[in-house]
Amino acid sequence: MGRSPCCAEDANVKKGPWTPEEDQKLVDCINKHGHGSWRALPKLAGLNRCGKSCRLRWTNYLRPDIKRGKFTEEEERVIVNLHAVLGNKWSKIATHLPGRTDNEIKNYWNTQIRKKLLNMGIDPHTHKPRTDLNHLLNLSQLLCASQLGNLNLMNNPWETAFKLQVDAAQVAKTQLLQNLLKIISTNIGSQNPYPFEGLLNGTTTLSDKELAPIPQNITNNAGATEFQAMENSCTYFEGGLNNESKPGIYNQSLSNSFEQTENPVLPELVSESHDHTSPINHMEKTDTTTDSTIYEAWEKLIMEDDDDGSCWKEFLDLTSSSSSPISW
DNA sequence: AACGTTTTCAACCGCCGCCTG
DNA sequence: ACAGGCGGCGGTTGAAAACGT
Repeated sequence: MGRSPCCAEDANVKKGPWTPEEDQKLVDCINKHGHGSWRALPKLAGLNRCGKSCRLRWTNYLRPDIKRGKFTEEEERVIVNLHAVLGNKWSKIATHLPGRTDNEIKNYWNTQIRKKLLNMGIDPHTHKPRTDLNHLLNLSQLLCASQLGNLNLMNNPWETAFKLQVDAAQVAKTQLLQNLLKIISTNIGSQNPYPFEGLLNGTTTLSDKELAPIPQNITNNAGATEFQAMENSCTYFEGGLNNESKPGIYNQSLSNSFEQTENPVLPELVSESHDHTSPINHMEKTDTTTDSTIYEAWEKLIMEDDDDGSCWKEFLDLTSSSSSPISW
């Protein structure tokens, strides 16, 4: 159509931050006349602004019903859940959050929630686990697919939407698995016979583009240590995200769950405490690892709340059938 | 205290869809 | 059916504030 911008015809129209005087004029005018026509309003109010600018100022700032201040955890939850269903439809999301504007929600998403989701290893666009670990791409997708079901077969968009809102604990597990696989694959390359060591003792964080090489001279943990680490991971995820799990809904505020992690990509998998009072770090290392112990811990983690656990079991069977120590 | 860097958020830009003549 | 006007929306920008060194 080639329509010209609303203010193009008037180069003298003011732009930039609004002054208190302008605000007052706008409020007075709308209180007096309403805003039947935004295009006509500036002249009526005596403002050297375009109608669009007036509308924006009113809807995003001056409207009397605007709620100011920090977003609550409940609001944050609502935004995440609605975004999983609606995508970047900020105005639609805003209709579910009284007093919040689409602009405010959009800003909050871009500056806060997006980062948190990325930290959790969740793609903010798809709300699915990130699959940018190229060498694990196929497996990750398989796992996601097994959790999500076959979305392509669903015709009902709401059903699809609910499926997309994967239970966060499942997402977290996938991430945990990805992280473990990343370490394994990295250490296969370095011929490290104890690929889980760094993960378990906290020396390896998964934010590293190249995971730090694990010293060969570290003797390995006893089985109890690995299990402790797994339990920590488990508590971390389940306590953080899966309480009273209602399928498809993030139950826990993101601000509580992963904020303190230093990992820009994935959640940390070990206890926050890295001091020497930590039972993990403090435990005497006497035994060489048996991979079966690791798998046992995994089995416990996986079977605890997996309904049928079939996809995990298949994975375990696959990995357990590998010779020991790990050799892929 | 000064400076550089990062984060936040108000405001703008341009496109889209609805409505009207 | 079509063109133009308008409001609304989402993406982006840049100044200000906050933070770190």
